[in-house]
Amino acid sequence: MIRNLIKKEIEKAVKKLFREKVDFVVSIDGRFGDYSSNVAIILKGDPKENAEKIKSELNKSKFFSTSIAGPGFLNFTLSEKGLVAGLTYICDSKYKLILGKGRKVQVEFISANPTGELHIGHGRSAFYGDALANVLTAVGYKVEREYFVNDSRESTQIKELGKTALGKGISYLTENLKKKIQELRIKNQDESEVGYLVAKKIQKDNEKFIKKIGIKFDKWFSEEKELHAKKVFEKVLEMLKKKKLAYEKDRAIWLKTSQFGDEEDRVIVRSDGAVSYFLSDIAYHINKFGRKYDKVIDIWGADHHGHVKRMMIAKEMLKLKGDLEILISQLVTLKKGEELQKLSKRKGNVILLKDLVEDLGLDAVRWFYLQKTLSTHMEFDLDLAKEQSAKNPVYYVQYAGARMSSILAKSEIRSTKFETISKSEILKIKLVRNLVLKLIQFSEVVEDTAKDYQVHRLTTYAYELASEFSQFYRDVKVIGSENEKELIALVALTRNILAKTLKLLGISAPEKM
RNA sequence: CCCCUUGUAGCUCAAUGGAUAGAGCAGCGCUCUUCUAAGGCGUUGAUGCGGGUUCGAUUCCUGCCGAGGGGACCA
Repeated sequence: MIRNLIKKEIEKAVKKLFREKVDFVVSIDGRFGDYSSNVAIILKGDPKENAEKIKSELNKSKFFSTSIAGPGFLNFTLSEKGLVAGLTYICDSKYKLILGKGRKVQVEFISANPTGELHIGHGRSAFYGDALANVLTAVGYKVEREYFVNDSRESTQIKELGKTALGKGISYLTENLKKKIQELRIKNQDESEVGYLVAKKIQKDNEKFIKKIGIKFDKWFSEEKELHAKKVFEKVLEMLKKKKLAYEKDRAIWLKTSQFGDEEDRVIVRSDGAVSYFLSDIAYHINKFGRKYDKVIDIWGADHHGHVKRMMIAKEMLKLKGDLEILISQLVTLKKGEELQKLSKRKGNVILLKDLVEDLGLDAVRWFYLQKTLSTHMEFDLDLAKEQSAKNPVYYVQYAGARMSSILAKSEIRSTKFETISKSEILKIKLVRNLVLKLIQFSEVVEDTAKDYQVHRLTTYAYELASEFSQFYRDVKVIGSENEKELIALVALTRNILAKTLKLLGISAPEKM
Protein backbone atom coordinates (compact mmCIF):
# COMPACT_ATOMS: atom_id res chain seq x y z
CA MET A 1 0.00 0.00 0.00
CA ILE A 2 2.75 2.42 1.01
CA ARG A 3 4.70 1.20 -1.94
CA ASN A 4 1.82 1.99 -4.25
CA LEU A 5 1.48 5.37 -2.66
CA ILE A 6 5.13 6.13 -3.33
CA LYS A 7 4.77 4.88 -6.85
CA LYS A 8 1.81 7.10 -7.52
CA GLU A 9 3.60 10.14 -6.14
CA ILE A 10 6.54 9.43 -8.40
CA GLU A 11 4.28 9.01 -11.38
CA LYS A 12 2.72 12.34 -10.63
CA ALA A 13 6.10 13.99 -10.33
CA VAL A 14 7.39 12.42 -13.53
CA LYS A 15 4.31 13.46 -15.41
CA LYS A 16 4.81 17.01 -14.27
CA LEU A 17 8.56 17.18 -14.85
CA PHE A 18 9.13 15.00 -17.88
CA ARG A 19 7.25 14.14 -21.01
CA GLU A 20 8.31 10.53 -20.97
CA LYS A 21 6.41 7.58 -19.70
CA VAL A 22 8.65 5.14 -17.92
CA ASP A 23 8.26 1.68 -16.57
CA PHE A 24 10.02 1.97 -13.26
CA VAL A 25 9.87 -0.01 -10.06
CA VAL A 26 9.60 0.76 -6.40
CA SER A 27 11.10 -2.04 -4.39
CA ILE A 28 11.24 -2.95 -0.75
CA ASP A 29 14.86 -2.38 0.03
CA GLY A 30 15.93 -1.52 3.52
CA ARG A 31 19.60 -0.94 2.86
CA PHE A 32 19.43 2.78 2.18
CA GLY A 33 15.90 3.60 3.17
CA ASP A 34 12.67 1.70 3.45
CA TYR A 35 11.83 1.62 -0.23
CA SER A 36 13.81 2.50 -3.31
CA SER A 37 13.25 3.29 -6.96
CA ASN A 38 15.27 3.31 -10.15
CA VAL A 39 13.04 5.84 -11.91
CA ALA A 40 15.68 8.57 -12.23
CA ILE A 41 18.14 6.22 -13.89
CA ILE A 42 15.68 4.97 -16.44
CA LEU A 43 14.55 8.40 -17.53
CA LYS A 44 16.49 10.06 -20.32
CA GLY A 45 19.17 12.51 -19.32
CA ASP A 46 21.53 12.64 -16.41
CA PRO A 47 20.28 10.29 -13.69
CA LYS A 48 21.46 12.45 -10.83
CA GLU A 49 19.87 15.58 -12.23
CA ASN A 50 16.65 13.66 -12.79
CA ALA A 51 16.82 12.40 -9.26
CA GLU A 52 17.28 15.89 -7.89
CA LYS A 53 14.27 17.17 -9.78
CA ILE A 54 12.05 14.33 -8.67
CA LYS A 55 13.29 14.60 -5.14
CA SER A 56 12.41 18.26 -4.80
CA GLU A 57 8.97 17.50 -6.16
CA LEU A 58 8.46 14.59 -3.76
CA ASN A 59 9.60 16.57 -0.75
CA LYS A 60 6.06 17.79 -0.39
CA SER A 61 5.00 14.34 0.75
CA LYS A 62 4.24 13.97 4.40
CA PHE A 63 4.49 10.20 4.29
CA PHE A 64 8.15 9.82 3.45
CA SER A 65 11.41 11.62 2.88
CA THR A 66 13.52 11.11 -0.19
CA SER A 67 17.24 10.83 -0.64
CA ILE A 68 19.54 10.14 -3.56
CA ALA A 69 22.30 7.60 -3.62
CA GLY A 70 24.60 5.67 -5.91
CA PRO A 71 24.06 6.22 -9.63
CA GLY A 72 20.75 7.97 -9.02
CA PHE A 73 18.60 5.73 -6.92
CA LEU A 74 15.86 7.38 -4.98
CA ASN A 75 15.54 6.05 -1.48
CA PHE A 76 12.49 6.62 0.60
CA THR A 77 12.27 6.67 4.35
CA LEU A 78 8.83 6.61 5.85
CA SER A 79 7.88 9.35 8.25
CA GLU A 80 5.81 8.59 11.30
CA LYS A 81 2.76 9.56 9.30
CA GLY A 82 3.84 7.10 6.65
CA LEU A 83 4.28 4.32 9.16
CA VAL A 84 0.89 5.04 10.66
CA ALA A 85 -0.74 5.10 7.25
CA GLY A 86 0.78 1.72 6.48
CA LEU A 87 -0.36 0.28 9.78
CA THR A 88 -3.84 1.64 9.34
CA TYR A 89 -4.01 -0.07 6.01
CA ILE A 90 -3.12 -3.54 7.23
CA CYS A 91 -5.22 -3.18 10.38
CA ASP A 92 -8.39 -1.90 8.80
CA SER A 93 -10.81 -4.76 9.06
CA LYS A 94 -12.93 -3.36 6.27
CA TYR A 95 -9.98 -3.41 3.98
CA LYS A 96 -9.53 -6.29 1.63
CA LEU A 97 -7.00 -6.79 -1.06
CA ILE A 98 -9.01 -6.34 -4.18
CA LEU A 99 -6.63 -7.48 -6.83
CA GLY A 100 -8.86 -10.40 -7.75
CA LYS A 101 -12.06 -8.37 -7.92
CA GLY A 102 -14.15 -11.46 -7.36
CA ARG A 103 -13.04 -13.08 -10.57
CA LYS A 104 -13.33 -16.83 -10.77
CA VAL A 105 -10.14 -18.81 -10.79
CA GLN A 106 -9.65 -22.51 -10.83
CA VAL A 107 -6.48 -24.11 -9.58
CA GLU A 108 -6.04 -27.71 -10.58
CA PHE A 109 -3.27 -29.59 -8.89
CA ILE A 110 -1.90 -32.94 -7.75
CA SER A 111 -4.24 -34.92 -10.05
CA ALA A 112 -2.20 -38.03 -9.41
CA ASN A 113 -3.26 -41.19 -11.18
CA PRO A 114 -5.28 -43.48 -8.92
CA THR A 115 -2.75 -46.25 -9.25
CA GLY A 116 -1.00 -45.83 -5.95
CA GLU A 117 -0.38 -43.61 -2.96
CA LEU A 118 0.98 -40.09 -3.21
CA HIS A 119 4.75 -39.92 -3.11
CA ILE A 120 7.17 -37.12 -2.32
CA GLY A 121 6.98 -35.86 -5.89
CA HIS A 122 3.29 -35.11 -5.45
CA GLY A 123 4.07 -33.16 -2.30
CA ARG A 124 5.30 -30.27 -4.35
CA SER A 125 2.23 -29.71 -6.41
CA ALA A 126 0.04 -30.48 -3.39
CA PHE A 127 1.36 -27.84 -1.02
CA TYR A 128 2.23 -25.33 -3.69
CA GLY A 129 -1.21 -25.53 -5.26
CA ASP A 130 -2.89 -25.27 -1.91
CA ALA A 131 -0.88 -22.23 -0.83
CA LEU A 132 -1.31 -20.55 -4.19
CA ALA A 133 -5.07 -21.00 -3.94
CA ASN A 134 -4.94 -19.48 -0.44
CA VAL A 135 -3.05 -16.46 -1.70
CA LEU A 136 -5.37 -15.90 -4.61
CA THR A 137 -8.32 -16.12 -2.27
CA ALA A 138 -6.69 -13.59 0.02
CA VAL A 139 -6.45 -11.01 -2.74
CA GLY A 140 -10.08 -11.34 -3.68
CA TYR A 141 -10.34 -14.05 -6.29
CA LYS A 142 -13.08 -16.60 -6.08
CA VAL A 143 -10.97 -19.72 -6.11
CA GLU A 144 -11.92 -23.30 -6.71
CA ARG A 145 -9.55 -26.20 -6.19
CA GLU A 146 -9.89 -29.17 -8.44
CA TYR A 147 -8.33 -32.58 -8.73
CA PHE A 148 -8.57 -34.50 -11.97
CA VAL A 149 -9.01 -38.19 -11.36
CA ASN A 150 -7.64 -40.16 -14.23
CA ASP A 151 -9.90 -43.15 -13.75
CA SER A 152 -11.10 -43.93 -17.23
CA ARG A 153 -11.72 -47.64 -17.74
CA GLU A 154 -10.19 -47.24 -21.16
CA SER A 155 -6.92 -45.78 -20.06
CA THR A 156 -3.73 -47.76 -20.21
CA GLN A 157 -2.83 -47.36 -16.57
CA ILE A 158 -6.22 -48.54 -15.34
CA LYS A 159 -5.93 -51.62 -17.50
CA GLU A 160 -2.40 -52.23 -16.26
CA LEU A 161 -3.64 -51.90 -12.74
CA GLY A 162 -6.37 -54.41 -13.55
CA LYS A 163 -3.82 -56.81 -14.95
CA THR A 164 -1.81 -56.59 -11.79
CA ALA A 165 -4.90 -57.20 -9.69
CA LEU A 166 -5.62 -60.32 -11.73
CA GLY A 167 -2.09 -61.57 -11.18
CA LYS A 168 -1.08 -61.00 -14.80
CA GLY A 169 1.36 -58.20 -14.20
CA ILE A 170 3.43 -56.40 -11.61
CA SER A 171 2.89 -52.72 -12.47
CA TYR A 172 2.19 -50.55 -9.45
CA LEU A 173 2.49 -53.56 -7.20
CA THR A 174 3.22 -52.66 -3.58
CA GLU A 175 2.45 -54.37 -0.28
CA ASN A 176 -0.40 -51.96 0.16
CA LEU A 177 -1.85 -52.83 -3.22
CA LYS A 178 -1.57 -56.54 -2.54
CA LYS A 179 -3.64 -56.03 0.57
CA LYS A 180 -6.25 -54.07 -1.32
CA ILE A 181 -6.50 -56.70 -4.02
CA GLN A 182 -7.14 -59.36 -1.41
CA GLU A 183 -9.77 -57.26 0.31
CA LEU A 184 -11.66 -56.76 -2.93
CA ARG A 185 -12.04 -60.51 -3.59
CA ILE A 186 -12.07 -59.98 -7.30
CA LYS A 187 -14.42 -62.18 -9.28
CA ASN A 188 -14.68 -60.26 -12.51
CA GLN A 189 -12.03 -61.11 -15.08
CA ASP A 190 -12.24 -57.95 -17.16
CA GLU A 191 -9.03 -55.91 -16.79
CA SER A 192 -10.72 -52.57 -17.27
CA GLU A 193 -13.42 -53.29 -14.78
CA VAL A 194 -11.08 -54.72 -12.17
CA GLY A 195 -8.66 -51.86 -12.67
CA TYR A 196 -11.46 -49.37 -12.25
CA LEU A 197 -12.58 -50.96 -9.00
CA VAL A 198 -9.08 -51.04 -7.55
CA ALA A 199 -8.46 -47.47 -8.67
CA LYS A 200 -11.64 -46.38 -6.96
CA LYS A 201 -10.42 -47.81 -3.70
CA ILE A 202 -6.98 -46.28 -4.06
CA GLN A 203 -8.53 -42.92 -4.90
CA LYS A 204 -10.70 -43.05 -1.82
CA ASP A 205 -7.64 -43.57 0.35
CA ASN A 206 -5.78 -40.77 -1.39
CA GLU A 207 -8.67 -38.40 -0.82
CA LYS A 208 -8.65 -39.26 2.84
CA PHE A 209 -4.93 -38.65 3.04
CA ILE A 210 -5.16 -35.33 1.21
CA LYS A 211 -7.79 -34.18 3.64
CA LYS A 212 -5.52 -35.23 6.47
CA ILE A 213 -2.69 -33.05 5.22
CA GLY A 214 -5.01 -30.08 5.25
CA ILE A 215 -6.00 -29.73 1.63
CA LYS A 216 -9.62 -29.38 0.65
CA PHE A 217 -10.68 -29.74 -2.93
CA ASP A 218 -13.91 -28.24 -4.19
CA LYS A 219 -14.22 -30.84 -6.85
CA TRP A 220 -12.82 -34.25 -7.63
CA PHE A 221 -13.31 -34.49 -11.35
CA SER A 222 -13.70 -38.07 -12.49
CA GLU A 223 -12.68 -38.68 -16.07
CA GLU A 224 -14.79 -41.80 -16.18
CA LYS A 225 -17.96 -40.26 -14.81
CA GLU A 226 -17.79 -36.74 -16.17
CA LEU A 227 -16.30 -37.35 -19.58
CA HIS A 228 -16.45 -40.96 -20.56
CA ALA A 229 -19.87 -41.92 -19.25
CA LYS A 230 -21.40 -38.74 -20.60
CA LYS A 231 -20.04 -39.45 -24.07
CA VAL A 232 -18.21 -36.16 -24.04
CA PHE A 233 -15.37 -37.48 -26.17
CA GLU A 234 -17.75 -38.38 -28.96
CA LYS A 235 -19.29 -34.94 -28.85
CA VAL A 236 -15.95 -33.19 -28.86
CA LEU A 237 -14.75 -35.33 -31.73
CA GLU A 238 -17.81 -34.57 -33.73
CA MET A 239 -17.35 -30.89 -33.10
CA LEU A 240 -13.69 -31.01 -34.09
CA LYS A 241 -14.50 -32.83 -37.30
CA LYS A 242 -17.28 -30.44 -38.10
CA LYS A 243 -14.92 -27.53 -37.67
CA LYS A 244 -12.46 -29.38 -39.88
CA LEU A 245 -9.83 -29.33 -37.16
CA ALA A 246 -9.49 -33.10 -37.07
CA TYR A 247 -8.95 -35.72 -39.75
CA GLU A 248 -8.40 -39.44 -40.08
CA LYS A 249 -5.08 -40.97 -41.11
CA ASP A 250 -3.66 -44.46 -40.59
CA ARG A 251 -6.90 -45.42 -38.85
CA ALA A 252 -6.24 -42.85 -36.14
CA ILE A 253 -7.75 -39.39 -35.73
CA TRP A 254 -5.45 -36.39 -35.69
CA LEU A 255 -5.82 -32.80 -34.59
CA LYS A 256 -4.44 -30.16 -36.94
CA THR A 257 -2.27 -28.50 -34.33
CA SER A 258 0.51 -27.87 -36.83
CA GLN A 259 -1.64 -25.24 -38.49
CA PHE A 260 -1.45 -23.32 -35.25
CA GLY A 261 2.29 -23.53 -34.72
CA ASP A 262 2.86 -27.01 -33.36
CA GLU A 263 5.68 -29.09 -34.84
CA GLU A 264 3.29 -31.74 -36.00
CA ASP A 265 -0.32 -32.83 -35.78
CA ARG A 266 -1.29 -34.85 -32.73
CA VAL A 267 -3.27 -38.03 -32.34
CA ILE A 268 -6.50 -37.68 -30.43
CA VAL A 269 -7.96 -41.13 -31.08
CA ARG A 270 -5.65 -44.07 -31.42
CA SER A 271 -5.96 -46.59 -34.21
CA ASP A 272 -7.34 -49.08 -31.70
CA GLY A 273 -10.18 -46.67 -31.04
CA ALA A 274 -9.00 -45.53 -27.62
CA VAL A 275 -9.12 -41.89 -26.69
CA SER A 276 -5.67 -40.38 -26.28
CA TYR A 277 -4.59 -38.41 -23.27
CA PHE A 278 -4.60 -35.27 -25.37
CA LEU A 279 -8.26 -35.58 -26.33
CA SER A 280 -9.12 -36.28 -22.75
CA ASP A 281 -7.32 -33.11 -21.75
CA ILE A 282 -9.04 -31.11 -24.44
CA ALA A 283 -12.44 -32.36 -23.36
CA TYR A 284 -11.56 -31.61 -19.77
CA HIS A 285 -10.55 -28.04 -20.60
CA ILE A 286 -13.67 -27.48 -22.64
CA ASN A 287 -15.54 -28.53 -19.54
CA LYS A 288 -13.48 -26.22 -17.35
CA PHE A 289 -13.92 -23.15 -19.50
CA GLY A 290 -17.55 -24.04 -19.89
CA ARG A 291 -17.80 -23.37 -16.18
CA LYS A 292 -16.89 -19.77 -16.90
CA TYR A 293 -13.64 -19.33 -15.05
CA ASP A 294 -11.84 -16.10 -15.76
CA LYS A 295 -8.63 -17.94 -15.20
CA VAL A 296 -7.62 -21.56 -15.09
CA ILE A 297 -4.30 -22.52 -13.55
CA ASP A 298 -2.98 -26.02 -14.14
CA ILE A 299 -0.02 -27.28 -12.18
CA TRP A 300 1.70 -30.03 -14.07
CA GLY A 301 4.80 -32.09 -13.47
CA ALA A 302 7.82 -31.45 -15.67
CA ASP A 303 7.28 -34.79 -17.38
CA HIS A 304 4.22 -33.20 -19.00
CA HIS A 305 5.82 -29.98 -20.10
CA GLY A 306 5.89 -31.16 -23.69
CA HIS A 307 2.11 -31.00 -23.61
CA VAL A 308 1.89 -27.38 -22.58
CA LYS A 309 2.30 -26.03 -26.06
CA ARG A 310 -0.28 -28.30 -27.65
CA MET A 311 -2.77 -27.64 -24.88
CA MET A 312 -2.41 -23.90 -25.36
CA ILE A 313 -2.82 -24.43 -29.09
CA ALA A 314 -5.93 -26.51 -28.57
CA LYS A 315 -7.37 -23.76 -26.41
CA GLU A 316 -6.69 -21.27 -29.16
CA MET A 317 -8.16 -23.54 -31.84
CA LEU A 318 -11.36 -23.90 -29.89
CA LYS A 319 -11.44 -20.24 -28.90
CA LEU A 320 -12.04 -21.10 -25.27
CA LYS A 321 -12.71 -17.96 -23.29
CA GLY A 322 -10.63 -17.15 -20.21
CA ASP A 323 -6.97 -17.27 -19.33
CA LEU A 324 -5.09 -20.52 -19.16
CA GLU A 325 -1.86 -20.72 -17.24
CA ILE A 326 0.08 -23.94 -17.00
CA LEU A 327 2.72 -24.04 -14.31
CA ILE A 328 5.42 -26.65 -14.42
CA SER A 329 6.69 -28.19 -11.25
CA GLN A 330 10.11 -29.74 -11.58
CA LEU A 331 10.37 -33.38 -10.66
CA VAL A 332 11.86 -34.80 -7.55
CA THR A 333 14.71 -37.22 -7.91
CA LEU A 334 15.91 -39.54 -5.23
CA LYS A 335 19.48 -39.44 -4.12
CA LYS A 336 20.84 -42.79 -3.14
CA GLY A 337 24.55 -42.77 -2.67
CA GLU A 338 25.94 -41.08 -5.74
CA GLU A 339 23.15 -42.13 -8.03
CA LEU A 340 20.04 -40.22 -8.89
CA GLN A 341 16.91 -42.21 -9.41
CA LYS A 342 13.71 -41.08 -10.92
CA LEU A 343 10.64 -41.77 -8.88
CA SER A 344 8.48 -44.34 -10.53
CA LYS A 345 5.21 -45.67 -9.26
CA ARG A 346 5.30 -48.46 -11.76
CA LYS A 347 8.62 -49.63 -10.42
CA GLY A 348 7.59 -49.10 -6.86
CA ASN A 349 10.67 -46.94 -6.33
CA VAL A 350 9.09 -44.30 -4.14
CA ILE A 351 9.08 -42.57 -0.81
CA LEU A 352 5.52 -41.96 0.19
CA LEU A 353 4.40 -38.51 1.19
CA LYS A 354 2.55 -40.17 4.02
CA ASP A 355 5.79 -41.50 5.50
CA LEU A 356 7.49 -38.16 5.14
CA VAL A 357 4.68 -36.40 6.97
CA GLU A 358 4.75 -39.03 9.69
CA ASP A 359 8.49 -38.74 10.14
CA LEU A 360 8.87 -34.98 10.01
CA GLY A 361 5.48 -33.57 10.90
CA LEU A 362 3.12 -31.71 8.58
CA ASP A 363 4.33 -28.18 9.35
CA ALA A 364 7.96 -29.04 8.70
CA VAL A 365 7.06 -30.86 5.49
CA ARG A 366 4.97 -28.00 4.21
CA TRP A 367 7.74 -25.53 4.92
CA PHE A 368 10.29 -27.84 3.34
CA TYR A 369 8.41 -27.79 0.05
CA LEU A 370 7.11 -24.24 0.15
CA GLN A 371 10.44 -22.55 0.68
CA LYS A 372 11.58 -23.69 -2.75
CA THR A 373 10.46 -22.32 -6.08
CA LEU A 374 8.62 -24.67 -8.44
CA SER A 375 11.57 -24.65 -10.81
CA THR A 376 14.09 -25.98 -8.30
CA HIS A 377 15.31 -29.40 -9.30
CA MET A 378 15.00 -31.24 -6.06
CA GLU A 379 17.32 -34.05 -5.22
CA PHE A 380 15.61 -35.67 -2.36
CA ASP A 381 17.61 -37.31 0.34
CA LEU A 382 15.49 -38.76 3.11
CA ASP A 383 18.29 -38.85 5.66
CA LEU A 384 19.18 -35.26 4.92
CA ALA A 385 15.55 -34.22 5.10
CA LYS A 386 15.24 -35.84 8.50
CA GLU A 387 18.43 -34.25 9.72
CA GLN A 388 17.34 -30.84 8.49
CA SER A 389 13.88 -31.25 9.83
CA ALA A 390 14.93 -30.76 13.43
CA LYS A 391 16.41 -27.43 12.37
CA ASN A 392 13.58 -26.48 10.06
CA PRO A 393 13.05 -22.69 10.05
CA VAL A 394 9.37 -23.33 10.57
CA TYR A 395 10.09 -23.92 14.26
CA TYR A 396 11.91 -20.63 14.53
CA VAL A 397 8.90 -18.86 13.08
CA GLN A 398 6.42 -20.73 15.26
CA TYR A 399 8.58 -20.13 18.30
CA ALA A 400 8.48 -16.39 17.72
CA GLY A 401 4.71 -16.65 17.49
CA ALA A 402 4.55 -18.60 20.73
CA ARG A 403 6.56 -15.87 22.45
CA MET A 404 4.07 -13.30 21.24
CA SER A 405 1.21 -15.37 22.63
CA SER A 406 3.04 -15.70 25.89
CA ILE A 407 3.45 -11.95 26.27
CA LEU A 408 -0.19 -11.37 25.43
CA ALA A 409 -1.27 -13.96 27.96
CA LYS A 410 0.88 -12.54 30.72
CA SER A 411 -0.01 -8.91 30.28
CA GLU A 412 -2.94 -7.42 32.17
CA ILE A 413 -3.84 -5.36 29.16
CA ARG A 414 -6.49 -6.81 26.94
CA SER A 415 -7.23 -3.92 24.65
CA THR A 416 -5.13 -4.22 21.54
CA LYS A 417 -6.38 -1.48 19.28
CA PHE A 418 -3.78 -0.57 16.76
CA GLU A 419 -4.61 3.12 17.01
CA THR A 420 -2.69 3.20 20.25
CA ILE A 421 0.48 2.32 18.39
CA SER A 422 0.26 5.35 16.19
CA LYS A 423 -0.43 7.80 18.97
CA SER A 424 2.60 6.97 21.01
CA GLU A 425 6.29 7.55 21.06
CA ILE A 426 7.17 3.92 20.45
CA LEU A 427 7.64 4.43 16.72
CA LYS A 428 10.81 6.29 17.59
CA ILE A 429 12.36 3.10 18.91
CA LYS A 430 14.48 1.58 16.17
CA LEU A 431 13.45 -2.01 16.78
CA VAL A 432 9.77 -1.05 16.90
CA ARG A 433 10.14 0.86 13.68
CA ASN A 434 11.80 -2.13 11.98
CA LEU A 435 9.02 -4.39 13.12
CA VAL A 436 6.32 -2.00 11.97
CA LEU A 437 7.98 -1.69 8.56
CA LYS A 438 7.98 -5.44 8.19
CA LEU A 439 4.31 -5.58 9.13
CA ILE A 440 3.49 -2.95 6.56
CA GLN A 441 5.12 -5.09 3.89
CA PHE A 442 2.65 -7.89 4.46
CA SER A 443 0.04 -6.70 2.00
CA GLU A 444 2.74 -5.93 -0.53
CA VAL A 445 4.23 -9.38 -0.26
CA VAL A 446 0.83 -11.04 -0.65
CA GLU A 447 0.03 -8.86 -3.62
CA ASP A 448 3.33 -9.66 -5.33
CA THR A 449 2.81 -13.35 -4.71
CA ALA A 450 -0.67 -13.27 -6.18
CA LYS A 451 0.79 -11.68 -9.28
CA ASP A 452 3.78 -13.89 -9.93
CA TYR A 453 2.80 -17.05 -8.03
CA GLN A 454 6.15 -17.19 -6.23
CA VAL A 455 4.67 -18.67 -3.11
CA HIS A 456 8.05 -19.27 -1.48
CA ARG A 457 8.25 -15.52 -0.95
CA LEU A 458 5.82 -16.01 1.92
CA THR A 459 8.16 -18.32 3.78
CA THR A 460 10.89 -15.73 3.42
CA TYR A 461 8.54 -13.07 4.71
CA ALA A 462 7.42 -15.17 7.67
CA TYR A 463 11.03 -15.79 8.57
CA GLU A 464 11.93 -12.12 8.32
CA LEU A 465 8.97 -11.10 10.41
CA ALA A 466 9.90 -13.64 13.07
CA SER A 467 13.45 -12.39 12.97
CA GLU A 468 12.43 -8.74 13.40
CA PHE A 469 10.28 -9.74 16.29
CA SER A 470 13.03 -11.79 17.91
CA GLN A 471 15.32 -8.77 17.89
CA PHE A 472 12.57 -6.57 19.27
CA TYR A 473 11.88 -9.15 21.93
CA ARG A 474 15.47 -9.13 23.08
CA ASP A 475 15.74 -5.40 23.72
CA VAL A 476 12.25 -4.06 24.18
CA LYS A 477 10.62 -5.21 27.35
CA VAL A 478 6.88 -5.13 26.93
CA ILE A 479 5.38 -6.07 30.26
CA GLY A 480 5.91 -3.40 32.83
CA SER A 481 6.95 -0.85 30.26
CA GLU A 482 5.49 2.64 30.50
CA ASN A 483 4.32 2.03 26.93
CA GLU A 484 2.88 -1.37 27.72
CA LYS A 485 -0.49 -0.60 26.21
CA GLU A 486 1.02 0.45 22.90
CA LEU A 487 3.54 -2.35 22.83
CA ILE A 488 0.89 -4.93 23.57
CA ALA A 489 -1.08 -3.63 20.62
CA LEU A 490 2.01 -4.01 18.48
CA VAL A 491 2.67 -7.56 19.68
CA ALA A 492 -0.96 -8.49 19.07
CA LEU A 493 -0.76 -7.11 15.57
CA THR A 494 2.48 -8.93 14.87
CA ARG A 495 0.97 -12.13 16.14
CA ASN A 496 -2.02 -11.56 13.89
CA ILE A 497 0.04 -10.94 10.75
CA LEU A 498 2.35 -13.85 11.46
CA ALA A 499 -0.63 -16.15 11.90
CA LYS A 500 -2.13 -14.87 8.67
CA THR A 501 1.08 -15.55 6.80
CA LEU A 502 1.34 -19.05 8.21
CA LYS A 503 -2.29 -19.70 7.41
CA LEU A 504 -1.67 -18.84 3.78
CA LEU A 505 1.06 -21.45 3.83
CA GLY A 506 -1.18 -23.94 5.58
CA ILE A 507 1.09 -24.03 8.60
CA SER A 508 -0.13 -23.95 12.18
CA ALA A 509 0.68 -21.17 14.63
CA PRO A 510 0.80 -22.77 18.08
CA GLU A 511 0.29 -20.69 21.22
CA LYS A 512 2.92 -22.62 23.10
CA MET A 513 5.97 -24.61 22.16
C1' C B 1 20.31 -34.76 -32.91
C1' C B 2 16.12 -31.30 -31.41
C1' C B 3 13.12 -28.87 -27.47
C1' C B 4 12.11 -27.34 -22.20
C1' U B 5 14.07 -26.62 -17.25
C1' U B 6 18.45 -26.00 -14.55
C1' G B 7 23.86 -24.89 -12.56
C1' U B 8 24.83 -19.40 -6.64
C1' A B 9 28.98 -20.63 0.12
C1' G B 10 30.89 -27.40 2.46
C1' C B 11 25.11 -28.59 2.41
C1' U B 12 19.68 -26.85 1.52
C1' C B 13 17.76 -22.61 -0.69
C1' A B 14 16.91 -16.79 -1.86
C1' A B 15 17.87 -12.43 -4.88
C1' U B 16 10.83 -7.81 -9.96
C1' G B 17 18.17 -5.83 -15.02
C1' G B 18 20.34 -2.46 -9.88
C1' A B 19 23.77 -0.23 -5.16
C1' U B 20 28.31 -4.05 -0.74
C1' A B 21 24.78 -11.32 -4.18
C1' G B 22 21.11 -12.63 0.93
C1' A B 23 19.30 -16.55 4.63
C1' G B 24 19.37 -21.23 7.21
C1' C B 25 22.37 -25.44 8.48
C1' A B 26 27.39 -26.96 9.31
C1' G B 27 32.30 -24.41 11.41
C1' C B 28 34.56 -20.71 14.75
C1' G B 29 33.88 -16.97 18.85
C1' C B 30 30.68 -14.36 22.43
C1' U B 31 25.64 -14.17 25.14
C1' C B 32 20.55 -16.77 30.00
C1' U B 33 19.60 -12.78 38.17
C1' U B 34 15.57 -10.18 32.09
C1' C B 35 8.00 -11.35 28.91
C1' U B 36 10.07 -19.12 26.23
C1' A B 37 18.27 -19.57 24.78
C1' A B 38 13.90 -23.72 19.55
C1' G B 39 16.63 -17.02 21.12
C1' G B 40 20.37 -12.78 20.31
C1' C B 41 25.34 -10.81 18.54
C1' G B 42 29.83 -11.45 15.75
C1' U B 43 32.83 -14.31 12.14
C1' U B 44 34.70 -17.72 7.92
C1' G B 45 32.62 -18.79 3.02
C1' A B 46 29.66 -18.56 -3.42
C1' U B 47 27.28 -16.66 -9.11
C1' G B 48 30.08 -23.77 -13.94
C1' C B 49 33.48 -21.67 -18.18
C1' G B 50 33.98 -18.04 -22.42
C1' G B 51 31.93 -14.05 -25.39
C1' G B 52 27.99 -10.14 -26.16
C1' U B 53 23.97 -6.27 -25.03
C1' U B 54 23.68 -2.38 -20.94
C1' C B 55 25.34 3.32 -17.10
C1' G B 56 24.77 -1.54 -14.48
C1' A B 57 24.07 -8.84 -15.67
C1' U B 58 23.14 -14.27 -10.91
C1' U B 59 19.08 -12.31 -14.02
C1' C B 60 18.73 -10.90 -21.04
C1' C B 61 21.36 -13.01 -25.87
C1' U B 62 25.15 -16.52 -27.60
C1' G B 63 28.89 -20.75 -27.51
C1' C B 64 30.83 -24.69 -24.50
C1' C B 65 30.56 -28.05 -20.10
C1' G B 66 27.43 -30.64 -16.35
C1' A B 67 22.38 -32.13 -14.32
C1' G B 68 16.92 -33.27 -14.80
C1' G B 69 12.82 -33.82 -18.13
C1' G B 70 10.54 -34.35 -22.99
C1' G B 71 10.97 -35.79 -28.20
C1' A B 72 5.08 -42.44 -28.11
C1' C B 73 -1.21 -43.95 -31.55
C1' C B 74 1.74 -44.15 -22.28
C1' A B 75 -0.22 -40.88 -19.20
